[in-house]
Amino acid sequence: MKIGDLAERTGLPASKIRFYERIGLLTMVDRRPNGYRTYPEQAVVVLDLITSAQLAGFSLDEIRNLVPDDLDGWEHDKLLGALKSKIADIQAMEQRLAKSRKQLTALITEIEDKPDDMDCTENARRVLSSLFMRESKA
Amino acid sequence: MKIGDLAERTGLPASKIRFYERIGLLTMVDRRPNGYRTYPEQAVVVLDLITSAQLAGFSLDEIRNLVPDDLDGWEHDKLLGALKSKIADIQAMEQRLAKSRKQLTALITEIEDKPDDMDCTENARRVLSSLFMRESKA
DNA sequence: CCTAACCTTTGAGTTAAGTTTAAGGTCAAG
DNA sequence: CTTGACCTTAAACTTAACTCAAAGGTTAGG
Repeated sequence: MKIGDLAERTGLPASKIRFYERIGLLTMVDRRPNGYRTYPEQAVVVLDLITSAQLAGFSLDEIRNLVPDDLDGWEHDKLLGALKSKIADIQAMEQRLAKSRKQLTALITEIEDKPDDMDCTENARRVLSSLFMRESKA
Repeated sequence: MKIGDLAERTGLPASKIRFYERIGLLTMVDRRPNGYRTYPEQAVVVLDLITSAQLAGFSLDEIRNLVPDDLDGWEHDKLLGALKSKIADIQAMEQRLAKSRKQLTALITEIEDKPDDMDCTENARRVLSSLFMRESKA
């Protein structure tokens, strides 16, 4: 398979595929006599895996350390550890997001509940002061 | 207040404060005859606001468009719109994370449930194939 | 007066994950 | 044999949000 075909089958631009090779992330590549890259079927699978892992929040660096060159050589414990620690990361992020979302929601309520007879300056002060009471030291 | 004091009171490095000024994010700054920057009390509040907004997922660019120079001139509708759209962003992110977390959890279960008599190669294939059934087109 | 701790500026470097550009080689069709 | 679609490389460029370094001015204390 040439790089254009692989690009089409994975939906990734060829530049990205070459980039992954350059940083040692995709090593399943051979060369034809004319210098063209040629890929095995498995390359589609590996690129999909890389894309999935990225969506799950792994950096390319982390992925490189987890996905071995041959699909058979997984390091069991290292992989499990990485997965678990990534889940912990995700949970931490989820808590941060939930907190931010609640704060923003509260802020919107506060702005919308502004008494009609209060002028903008006064309202700004009111909103800001509550914002800082909630968020300082966040 | 000199920049060192402001740095101490906000917990931000002075380089960051100068950077915020350079990109037009912090305009509440004056100069003493000797060229030193000098800040009003409000600057502490504004920097805290910037930090909070960043934690809530706003980029510095977004923040610059939302936080006006004088704290009184908030553009009501623009601010509300931005807050609501940021909440939508957060919700989208929360869904992505929840999905990733569930996939990773399922993957761990799958790896740990490996029959003891199955060799690593076979297990890798099994795990990978289920991974791709779940994640291709993710 | 000296020294240490501040402050100033400009400009370059950093990281992640790519994209773009320039200059050129290869190949299949007509 | 020419055209156009592909492929190659190296190196520079991109974005965000900073940090760091160099070279120098200012100030408070002893």
